Amino acid sequence: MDAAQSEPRPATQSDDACRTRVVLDIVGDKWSLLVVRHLREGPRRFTELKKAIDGISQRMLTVTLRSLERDGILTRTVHGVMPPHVSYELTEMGITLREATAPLLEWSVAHLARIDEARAAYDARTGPSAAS
Amino acid sequence: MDAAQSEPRPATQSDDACRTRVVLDIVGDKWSLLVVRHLREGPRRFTELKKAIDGISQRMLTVTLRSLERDGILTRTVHGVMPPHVSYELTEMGITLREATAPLLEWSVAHLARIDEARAAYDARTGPSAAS
DNA sequence: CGGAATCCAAGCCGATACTG
DNA sequence: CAGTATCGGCTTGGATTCCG
Repeated sequence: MDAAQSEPRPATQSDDACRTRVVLDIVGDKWSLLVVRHLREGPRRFTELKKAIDGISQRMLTVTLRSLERDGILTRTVHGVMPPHVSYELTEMGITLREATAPLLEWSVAHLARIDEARAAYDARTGPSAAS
Repeated sequence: MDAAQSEPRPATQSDDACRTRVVLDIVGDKWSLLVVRHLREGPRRFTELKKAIDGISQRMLTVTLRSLERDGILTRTVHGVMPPHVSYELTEMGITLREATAPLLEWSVAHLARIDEARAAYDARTGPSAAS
């Protein structure tokens, strides 16, 4: 999908809503924010990230890193070809993204218990057998 | 009804990381935040939401609303059975969730252009034909 | 070590049809 | 009006293999 530059939209609210999905796709991605968080203390190598992020496959780490690099969230630097040595580091924009998501993560920690309660109550209401 | 939860987890760091995914799954969902935003000015009916949220299918609206209801983000109220009249409204928790996501949405609007630039530059670098 | 490529199972989601 | 049920295409992502 490439943007049709020849059509300068009036920029309606629905446009804004659609466009925010670009960012929500990043944030909502299963691994993206985890990678960003693990880079907050500085550059990390591929294998470091792989070991630090529990459960991620090599393929998904590669895909996630490429995507974040393409979006300008982090940089990929090749230090040596033999043996290979690649490090990833947050860009300025990546750092501000992490800051922008901080309130959300705080909210998560603060409300996780209530979500669990709500889920349990809902499942009890709709039928114990319907519990996921 | 008091829940006698007698199993307090040790709550390690990896637990925290895993647990935040519960919320990230909500935020990252294709439609959830859109629904939440459209409820910010008060209760809305099913059909109102369907018309307001462009591109959502009836099925996905139902699924999304059920999920958000189960998580305690919104309430579902049946006002009449014939003809059917159902309204959805944010809970207090839903309102705070919307507030917690506000910084992220502001960040989105502020950085969308730079993301577009980064993507274009990346695609130009890696080969124009490789553009996703 | 860091990735690319292939295969394939699981699930997401839109379209459609049906219901109270 | 506000759903539920079902089918099928498409995407997602893990496992595996190969490569510089």
